[in-house]
Amino acid sequence: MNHTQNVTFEFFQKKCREGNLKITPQRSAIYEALAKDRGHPCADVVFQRIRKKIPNISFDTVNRTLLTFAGLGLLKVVEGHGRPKRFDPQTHSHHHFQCIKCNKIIDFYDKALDAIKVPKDIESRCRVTDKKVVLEGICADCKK
Amino acid sequence: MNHTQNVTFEFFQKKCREGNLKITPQRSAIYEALAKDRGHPCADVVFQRIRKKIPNISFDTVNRTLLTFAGLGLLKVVEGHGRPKRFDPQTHSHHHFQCIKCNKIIDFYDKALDAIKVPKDIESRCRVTDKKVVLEGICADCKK
DNA sequence: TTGACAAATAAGAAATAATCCTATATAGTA
DNA sequence: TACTATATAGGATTATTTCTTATTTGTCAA
Repeated sequence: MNHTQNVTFEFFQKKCREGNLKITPQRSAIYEALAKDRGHPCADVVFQRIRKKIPNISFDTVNRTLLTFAGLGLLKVVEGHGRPKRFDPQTHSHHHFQCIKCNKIIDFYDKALDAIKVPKDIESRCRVTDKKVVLEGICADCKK
Repeated sequence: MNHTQNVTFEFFQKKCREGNLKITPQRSAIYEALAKDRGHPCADVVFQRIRKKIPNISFDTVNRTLLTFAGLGLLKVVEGHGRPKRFDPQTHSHHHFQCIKCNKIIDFYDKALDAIKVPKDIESRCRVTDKKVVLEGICADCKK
């Protein structure tokens, strides 16, 4: 299974058109930087990376753009305990393990877990837009 | 099923002894204030509530104590998107729905979901200390 | 291709959250 | 009651996020 489907420049363009967002060099660079990252970076990490290409870009632009993208469904803000918000270019449903020591987030995919059923009382009262399994614990690196 | 088991003063005392924490009026008040709250408050909400009983308590004490309690397993820091950290006196496994509009967190309980199996590759590499289902969407109030 | 306009950006200021520092106070214990 | 390690208050500091405003830029129509 290809887990990076939809993380493409075409997907970015399509979503921008849908959301009436102008395609600027900053936005392109921000999406590209996030898309190639498997590690759920926070805004500052994305910012530092993009500075190498666009030296005078501002942090605010990066952060605001990431949040705008999240509103569009172009990426996700990752749930979690850590302070800085973390972003994830994967927009299709997947699951997370988060290390309580280093805050690292590990994606995992599992057909059985994708099939979890939303309880009836939640289903009837709320509109559920995403469901996932979140595991917590100590990652391989921190176990050493 | 009683979902508030263990959220008692006795549980608090037991955990404090285990962790070699002195039982101070501040700590007692903080635990009591959180225990009676069904709404996963952030540190500031707990702080405001406790001020009515202990007017000169400091925010730092409340926040530090909540984090200490979390380290002890006396409460949990709730995963989620909202900015301020949120705390939950329920330490036994349960599941969350979070509203993406108002950030409200709704607990729910479901035997089938409690039984979710951790994938083998995660199980073998990491130590998993908690597992839960996290739903996201629009709550009943925000749907109106 | 050019001009006009709405939208986007940079830069710095402000707001919000979390943590640190240190002198003083206190719980637990002999 | 006195001792000692721990905890607290209060203020300062740092980290993170958001806002404001002047300027720039992408897009669209002519």
